[in-house]
Amino acid sequence: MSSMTNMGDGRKVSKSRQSSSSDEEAKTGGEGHLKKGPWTSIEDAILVDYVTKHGEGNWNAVQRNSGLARCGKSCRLRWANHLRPDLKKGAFTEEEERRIIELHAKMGNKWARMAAELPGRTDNEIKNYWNTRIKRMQRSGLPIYPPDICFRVMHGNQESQNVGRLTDGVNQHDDLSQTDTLNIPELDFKHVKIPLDPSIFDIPENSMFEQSSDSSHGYNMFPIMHPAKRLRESAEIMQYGPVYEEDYMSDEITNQFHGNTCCSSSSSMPLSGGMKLELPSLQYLETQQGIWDTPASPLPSLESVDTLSSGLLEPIMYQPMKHFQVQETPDEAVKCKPEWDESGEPYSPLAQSSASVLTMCSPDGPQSVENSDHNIKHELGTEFPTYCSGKDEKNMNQIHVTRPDALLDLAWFENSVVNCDGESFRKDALNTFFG
DNA sequence: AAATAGTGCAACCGCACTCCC
DNA sequence: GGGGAGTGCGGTTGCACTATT
Repeated sequence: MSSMTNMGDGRKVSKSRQSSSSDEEAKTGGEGHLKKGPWTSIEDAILVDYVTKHGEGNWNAVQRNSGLARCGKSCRLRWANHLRPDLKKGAFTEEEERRIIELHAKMGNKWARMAAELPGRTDNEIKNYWNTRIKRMQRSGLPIYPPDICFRVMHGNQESQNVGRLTDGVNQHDDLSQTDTLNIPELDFKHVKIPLDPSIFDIPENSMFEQSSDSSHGYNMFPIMHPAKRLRESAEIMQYGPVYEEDYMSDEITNQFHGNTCCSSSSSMPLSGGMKLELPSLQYLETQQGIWDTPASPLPSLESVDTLSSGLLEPIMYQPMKHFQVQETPDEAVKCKPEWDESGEPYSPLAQSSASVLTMCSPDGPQSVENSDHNIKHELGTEFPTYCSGKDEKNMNQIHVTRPDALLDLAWFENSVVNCDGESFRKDALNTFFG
């Protein structure tokens, strides 16, 4: 049977490690001498023969019954990734690539689930592709998610919800119970930037607003492309935030908040160091969000913690959207409103959120709404020539009002916007902050 | 031509979950 | 209910190949 051993990865197998493995070594030399490393064609043949006769599963029995000197795990992996007859070979097609991007926007690093959506492709393959792609995009300074993919995710959310329900029903339906049992880390207020006039507590501003030393929580929300260029001042970023902010926030508050929001990227921290490039953005903020949200308000049915750990922005994005909706004019509320299916699960604005995040992460940084849109489209024109169409122009403008930081801003200001003047504003803000 | 850096990918590892006894 | 085996999954590693200097 043809396998990667005989195809793309022949280079590996044919080299030193492979050549050192004699055919005899394909057979076990004893229970305690399980072979590692690249598979030989002999081993492949043995495994294929065994699976053909006995079927998949019970992988440990393969080693016992076939004499193959491989652990069951290794056999399963080899079969699943290379020997399965229904595997597609070769590079991903453009459509598959699009699908992967779309699925990742929906699912995060759920490679197996993604693989289930891509017949003939393996989780490992998809994972490798994604990691490679991330690196490539990072080098190129391009957004990880093309905006139109994000919009497709959003507009196709009905489908995605169905998919999610089919493939991850537990997560989907345990939301509330999990919410109840979420282990909210104890807050360390030393690391919380309070977007208020520090005089309220008579606490020196520089301590109150001191940049968190653990800034990873901040910049992790952005898929860094060029660390040195990635993000500018948070306040600068925020200038492209919701247009409403100027309606509701005093300059002072706005500046403080935008400059210090715990959700935003650090304004001064270098965006360097290792990070996971899978929109990990608000993973940490999932808990911090409790700070900004009114504790008494019921949490929306967040995705499971597992999902959050997957790097998926979605679950934490739609709560701010819910708040966001309140402030909208009816028309806009319709546009931005988190939709709910029959089971009460909100649609996620992830698409916009992702696009927004990525917009802000363009190497040139935000210039203006128009410019950033243009930049994205321009860049995507090279990387995703077919992704952006004129019909998305309108949508793309929405990106900027739904950026995650902006959304969190708005979430935090949910109660504040009602009374945005002076003391009442501050009191409300404090109440919101401290519960 | 040789050395070095960068890239892609197969395979491994550890953890978690499910199933069965 | 508890423990072990089997399995699945995601992250990481190691190395062959390729590009660049």
